[in-house]
Amino acid sequence: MADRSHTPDIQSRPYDFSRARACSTHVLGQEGMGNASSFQLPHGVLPDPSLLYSKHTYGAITAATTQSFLPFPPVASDYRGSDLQVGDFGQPKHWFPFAAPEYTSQVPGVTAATQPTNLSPQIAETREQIRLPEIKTEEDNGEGYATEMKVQQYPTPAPSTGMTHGVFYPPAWNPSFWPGITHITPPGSNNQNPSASSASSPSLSPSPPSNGIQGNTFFSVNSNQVSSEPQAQNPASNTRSSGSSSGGCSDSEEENITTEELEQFAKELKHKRITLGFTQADVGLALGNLYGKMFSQTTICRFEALQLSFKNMCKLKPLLQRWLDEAETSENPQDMYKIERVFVDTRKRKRRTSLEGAVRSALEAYFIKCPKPNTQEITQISDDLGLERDVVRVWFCNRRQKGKRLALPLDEECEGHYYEQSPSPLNMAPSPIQSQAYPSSSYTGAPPPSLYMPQLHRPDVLKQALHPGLVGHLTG
DNA sequence: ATGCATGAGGA
DNA sequence: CCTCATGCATA
Repeated sequence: MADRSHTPDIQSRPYDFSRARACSTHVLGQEGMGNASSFQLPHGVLPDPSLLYSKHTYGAITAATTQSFLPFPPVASDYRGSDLQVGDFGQPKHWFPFAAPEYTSQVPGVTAATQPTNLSPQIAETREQIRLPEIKTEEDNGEGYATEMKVQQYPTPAPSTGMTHGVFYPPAWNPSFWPGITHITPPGSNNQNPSASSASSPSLSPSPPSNGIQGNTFFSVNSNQVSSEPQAQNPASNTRSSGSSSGGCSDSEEENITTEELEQFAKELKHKRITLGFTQADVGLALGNLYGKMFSQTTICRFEALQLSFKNMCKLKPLLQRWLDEAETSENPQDMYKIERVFVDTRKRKRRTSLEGAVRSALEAYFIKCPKPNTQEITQISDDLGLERDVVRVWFCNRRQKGKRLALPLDEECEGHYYEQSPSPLNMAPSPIQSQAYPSSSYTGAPPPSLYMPQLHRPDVLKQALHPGLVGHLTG
């Protein structure tokens, strides 16, 4: 059976790439109307799209187990002088280089989580099971910026990975994003992995039988820095010829990655990861282990959900591929995690602002009018909405980015154009331009991919949702 | 899973 | 200022 055609796996793609033509009726709301008690859409609009494709698949296992924390701060005699402020402990989630077994017991639900012996006293990292109680300080420093201790990843020490950041991607990533991938990969045909013997040995399970808890693993101290540069980001051929190859890509291969391959891989990754009992966060850590560059749960999540740019996906794939291979082969998958380096960084981070539903809707509305407001416009908008200018600016940036990431082929008719900057404030004259991210080229027979502009396509609806004052701007 | 934020690099 | 990769914090 073609697994991907009808599997419920769509979960991760709220806005399926395969152009579900739900244009007019399509989902509205994810952010716009969530909680807006102050307004509501007149007609039966679909709520959060994500609810439509809920997490059935692996949800059960994955969900909760993401972020991990460690309650002991002070031991920070570690790497790089301690910036760690004992008192600052109030911060949410962070990893610390040291784990104290004793604390394990204070883990809320996981009390019994036994720490197997392989837990190195000093560097062992306890994950999951230990978390900070509830200390959230976000509110506390209500004034704005909160002091934050964060784990930071350091650039690969080893000369190996030539990839520091997104410095070298294949130049062109033109084809439409995840264009309505029409092809359907046959279930069996996806064995790009030589080691595809998933769960080859029973002992692979990362979580020791001792506790029924998955993902409770530890970090061993293997200092061997894997130095391999699998990610030869060969700019040249980033072909996404569809339907093409099947096997080829061994990890150290070039990235002739096709959309399908990525999709397929993402799926495989997720599946196997779960099978092996790893959380997304684990994988991110493991990558740090393998390549010296770790990634957050967020990134892994987005990878699996194909929510990264194609380029980005291509860049990460080899790494993940490799991790997967390791994980499947390794006798002690838990050895795969290890915190390479952790250090606290006392920096101020702006408190995350939470926009109200109505405000979001308003922003959406503005966005539709003008996805790329100029300085003036931003000022005006921020003014109207009573938001910080920067908040507005960032919102637009993120919105655009999101639009690209999820560029869905929503549908041709309701296509959203990508506007250039408008000459006059809020009176935008739309000038459709092709977003670099979704060139319509490779998508034969397909209409130009439209910008991801899900929730508010109806001005009229918007007006009702907006404050009177805003409507003025929107309407002219 | 996703919203808001940061920072690098590029005009 | 923007885009892009990425992450913290949170729903």
